[in-house]
Amino acid sequence: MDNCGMRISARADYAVRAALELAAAEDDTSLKAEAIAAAQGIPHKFLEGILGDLRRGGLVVSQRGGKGGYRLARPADSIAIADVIRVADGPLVSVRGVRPPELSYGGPAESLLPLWIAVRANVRKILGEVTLAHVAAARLPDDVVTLAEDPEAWTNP
Amino acid sequence: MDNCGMRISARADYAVRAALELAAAEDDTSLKAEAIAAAQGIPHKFLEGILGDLRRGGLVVSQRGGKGGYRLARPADSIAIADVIRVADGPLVSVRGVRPPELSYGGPAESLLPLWIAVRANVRKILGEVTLAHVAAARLPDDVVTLAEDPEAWTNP
DNA sequence: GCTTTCCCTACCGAATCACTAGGGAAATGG
DNA sequence: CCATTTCCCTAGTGATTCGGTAGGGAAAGC
Repeated sequence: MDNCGMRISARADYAVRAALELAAAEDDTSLKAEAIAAAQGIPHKFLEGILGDLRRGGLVVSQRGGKGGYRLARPADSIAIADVIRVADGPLVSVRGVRPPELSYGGPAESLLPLWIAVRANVRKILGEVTLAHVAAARLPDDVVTLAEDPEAWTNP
Repeated sequence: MDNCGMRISARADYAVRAALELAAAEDDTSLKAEAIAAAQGIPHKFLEGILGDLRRGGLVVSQRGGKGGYRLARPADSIAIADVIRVADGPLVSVRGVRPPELSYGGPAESLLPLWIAVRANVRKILGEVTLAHVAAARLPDDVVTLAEDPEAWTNP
C-alpha cells in the first residue's frame, strides 16, 4: 500500500539525466559513460546498459576506444523527454501492464477508459513538448512553467 | 525494457472500479464484496483486501452479516478518483519511489524537478477534479472530454 | 600491441505484484 | 441459542520486476 499509483522508474530517470548531460556537452565532444555516471551519481555499469538502449533506440551514437564516448544522434531540441523515456522504459503510461486502448470496462466503469486516455494525453502533451534542450538550458516552455510555479503543486499530499 | 514509464497498478484500477460499483448502487443498498467481484471480474479475495483499504481510508463503510456489504461513506460526487487511488495505492506520482519534492538533481538535470512537478500537478488536476459520480454517470467534466475526444489520444505511440 | 572504451550476456538478491488460504469476529434470522 | 452470512485479519506464495553487479569480448586509437 505504500507504493504509488504512477511511478517513474530509476531507469527512466537515469536515462533522462544521462541524455541531459549529453545535451549540455553538445559541441561534438563525446562523453564517456564513466564521466556521466560520476556527474549524475548513477551506478556506472547500470548506466552502460541504459546507454545501450538509447543507442539501439537511435537517440545516441557511440564510439569506442581512447577518444570514445557517447553523444546525441540528433540536436537536443529535437529530442523530447518522452522519446527518452519510451526508449529506455517502454510506453509512457499503462494500466495493469497494458496500454489503455487495449482495456475494456463494463457497467459503471465504462467511462474509466476515456479518463485514462485523457490522463495519458496530458502526460504525453507535457513530456512530448519538453525537449532535452529546454531542460538542459533551464528554459521550460511557458505552460510548463505556469504549472510548476503554483506553490500548491509542491505540497505533498 | 518492455514495461512502462508510468503505470497504474491492478490495485488502483480494481479499487476505482469497485468504488464505481458502489457509486452506481448508491441508494442506501450495500453491495457484497462477492457481488462487486463478479460484476467487475475481480478476484474476490483480492478485492476483499482492497475494500479493507478503502474502509480504513474512510471512503467506504462496511457491515457484516446476512444483509451486510459495503457502501460509500460520502456522496459519490465528493469522492475524487485521486482519493481512491491514494488510499488504495499510496501517492499518485513518484520518481524512483520517492515523491518529487524529496528529489535533488545537479548540473543540466536541475530543471528536471520542476518538470516532474508539472507532470504531477497535471495528473492531480485531472484525477482530483473527476469524481466517482462523474464516471459512474458517464458525464466527465468538459476539459477531460476535450482531451479524450482527440483521436490522436487513442493512437498507441 | 597495448590501452581505452564501448558492448554483451549472464547473474543476483531483494522487493513487489497479484493472488490465495484459512480461519476468526460480528451481525442477522430463526 | 444457534446457524448462516458476511466482513475481517494474518500469513503465505509463485512469478516477475527492479536495481544493480561481474566478467569478458570487440573495436578504435596511439
